[in-house]
Amino acid sequence: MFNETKTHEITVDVVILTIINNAIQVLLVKRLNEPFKDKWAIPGGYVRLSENLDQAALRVLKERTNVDNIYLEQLYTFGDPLRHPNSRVITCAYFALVRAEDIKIISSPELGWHKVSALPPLAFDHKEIIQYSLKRTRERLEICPVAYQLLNEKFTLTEMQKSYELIMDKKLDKRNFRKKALATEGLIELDEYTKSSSKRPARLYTFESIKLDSKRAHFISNKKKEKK
Amino acid sequence: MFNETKTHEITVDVVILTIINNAIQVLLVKRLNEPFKDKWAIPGGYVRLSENLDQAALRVLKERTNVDNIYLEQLYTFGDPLRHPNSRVITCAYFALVRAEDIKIISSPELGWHKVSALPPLAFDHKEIIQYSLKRTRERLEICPVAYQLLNEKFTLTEMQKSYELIMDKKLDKRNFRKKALATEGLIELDEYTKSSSKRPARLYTFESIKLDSKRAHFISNKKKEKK
DNA sequence: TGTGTTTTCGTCTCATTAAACATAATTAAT
DNA sequence: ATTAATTATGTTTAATGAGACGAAAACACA
Repeated sequence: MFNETKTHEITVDVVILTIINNAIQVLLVKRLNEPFKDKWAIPGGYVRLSENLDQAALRVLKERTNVDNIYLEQLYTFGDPLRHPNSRVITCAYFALVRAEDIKIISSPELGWHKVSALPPLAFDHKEIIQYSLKRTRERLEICPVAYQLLNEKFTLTEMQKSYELIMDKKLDKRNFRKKALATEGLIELDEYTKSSSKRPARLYTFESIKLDSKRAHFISNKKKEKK
Repeated sequence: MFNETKTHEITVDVVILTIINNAIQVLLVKRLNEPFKDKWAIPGGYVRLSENLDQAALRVLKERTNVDNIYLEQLYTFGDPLRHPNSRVITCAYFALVRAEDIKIISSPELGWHKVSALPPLAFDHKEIIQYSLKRTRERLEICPVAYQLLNEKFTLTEMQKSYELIMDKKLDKRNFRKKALATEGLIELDEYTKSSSKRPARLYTFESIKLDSKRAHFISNKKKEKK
């Protein structure tokens, strides 16, 4: 059934998430070749022999979005023998949280953002990978304020609350949210306000940068120390 | 520096943990060949083309310990180009929690248990992998009672507490621990007691079996529903 | 000046959790 | 019968977190 002397191929695939138009969106590329021609896929690429997995994922991310220094975490390694119809490809999946304002891609028929709530037909097991990345994002958010990675550098508390509501998929009480948000370590209150809206201007906030380690446990343990 | 046309090799390595003599121990094999001849390593093997990663890990586990149906979870994939001195080997690490009483290995100069608190010189990046598996085990234990996977099928509450104390590396209050333990879903009180000790016999408990998914998020989300 | 919209702000209650803590019961051995 | 070792068991307190809840201030615009 399988030729056991064939070699594996190993790729990294990166689920790139952001918030646009009040919806969580994932960056997808359209496949131009078989297999799964004309289906959508998450960006990926082969791991080069000279780079480690994190570097490979960063490279893929940078190739596609021209951003770096963002939240990037190894998600899970998928290795079902049948996940690729022709060859044996094991993929180490990562997920990234990026700011829409940082991305310099031009949406084209072959590359673009798609709402995770309405995914197009996807290649391989990429639907499963995306679902899993959303689950992991929720888990992260329960522990640490990763959501700010999805926000613009300066944001209002209302925007922050919106992103939490999108990720956790539930409404939050405004006053309770603000109370908790303001108590979050790393949140910095700015002396700037939104303008150019016919409403009361909102104060802007930002986050001091946090060192991230793609090995999530390190990240967790760092955040757990965040105690008052 | 690297020949980019060389192919990767992919292995699974399994950190097998148990409790023996009131200490967390890991199963190690002595390497008989270079590289790292005479150093110790965690059991591993190449992923066959016909099996997925979970199956490969289970196979390695079964080859070494002859147990299956135990706690096995994908840990992390390590892919530093220099982790193997000669070739490019990417390893998908798993960790397993097993019961000492289930294991039928004979400790030999080439295979045996080692206290994680006093590891011998290890090959490759295996020390890092073991450390990480301990961290992950602690994270798991904060969420769900995985520790019972390390206990014999029937155990006393004192034994259970000991295993928690070993994993979390701190002393716990006896009464508070028992209170929480008894409230744990899945714990079954037996009508059996320890005997053959010159002390008051202790009641035995067991755990109803839990379906496990090696993709930990599933596991977590299942356990989180465990609410009264 | 008034209307509409959004921001901003604090308190109370309830439930949950963590921690501290002491004594009686059971058994084997002597 | 006494001793030694271990199991077994509840209450109180303090701290924390979640949720509910309404009113005033700031701005744009008409």
